[in-house]
Amino acid sequence: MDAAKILKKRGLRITKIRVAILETLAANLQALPYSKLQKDLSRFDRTTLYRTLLILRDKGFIHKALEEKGESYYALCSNCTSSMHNHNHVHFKCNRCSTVQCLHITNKLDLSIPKISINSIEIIAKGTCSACLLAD
Amino acid sequence: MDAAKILKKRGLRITKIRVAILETLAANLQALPYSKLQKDLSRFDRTTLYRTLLILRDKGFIHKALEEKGESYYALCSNCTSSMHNHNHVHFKCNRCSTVQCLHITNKLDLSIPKISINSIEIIAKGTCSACLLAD
DNA sequence: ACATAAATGCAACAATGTTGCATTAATAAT
DNA sequence: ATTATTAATGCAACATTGTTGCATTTATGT
Ligand SMILES: [Mn+2]
Ligand SMILES: [Mn+2]
Ligand SMILES: [Zn+2]
Ligand SMILES: [Zn+2]
Repeated sequence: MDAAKILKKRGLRITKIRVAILETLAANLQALPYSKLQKDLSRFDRTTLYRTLLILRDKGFIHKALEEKGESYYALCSNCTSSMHNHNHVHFKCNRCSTVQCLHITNKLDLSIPKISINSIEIIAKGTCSACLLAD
Repeated sequence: MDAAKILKKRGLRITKIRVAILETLAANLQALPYSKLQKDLSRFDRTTLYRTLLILRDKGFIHKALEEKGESYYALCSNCTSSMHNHNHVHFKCNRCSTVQCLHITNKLDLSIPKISINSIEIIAKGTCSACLLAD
């Protein structure tokens, strides 16, 4: 994963923190909680982290997989662009180890409610992850 | 809605803030953001609000309908008890006016993913509410 | 009315969100 | 390669929410 190349290709300046965030997320299979990013990237000012996460989100590089108990979990996007955001896959949180992962299962759920117009549907599954199941 | 009676029936002490929270939530069709509760109930210390929300949640009187952008939305439970919590209905957020509501549609979605064990599924729909649709 | 357990208010601190502004860094132009 | 331009960064500052300990007050059973 060449974060610099990807940034350039999509018209963003290559900066240290952008490369670092993308590489940190790419190095993990799971979505990472903000607090973990904060710790791992503490060499950068936290305001910069904050603003960079906003930009990378806006530009379709990353998305918030889950927000729970005041903790936000971030993951790389697979197919988003600045103009097209598409996160209609399932998010899973393990109740044991608190890891969060994107399950790349297309969310085909289609709700229809009288009088309201639904644009997007988010599905969050909770349970026990494979690692925790093995550790039983 | 007699909050005091309900509290007593379920073995909780009747205190001002408990009654106030339950009545505030009952007076609204929507889930209320924490900030709104905070404002409406500012006659109480915010620590007490914090702890009371925890207790009412734990005892099955209220639930967190949604947590987004650092704002938690609370709503009354319909059928929960201290020992049985059941919030498997759909939550809806209007992208225009930011209101959140519980859609009492039983969530019959049933996901099955190899190697992980799913205990609960949460569905969050976003779009435009009826009020905002009318205001077009 | 009193005893007792529970709830409250207040102080204190941590974490995260958020903005303004001066400085620095990344890229484009020369 | 140097310079100009624009964007990104770091720092200060403040707001909101979460969280705990502890002394005081309140709700309830006797
Ligand atoms: Mn995801
Ligand atoms: Mn609900
Ligand atoms: Zn796990
Ligand atoms: Zn609306």
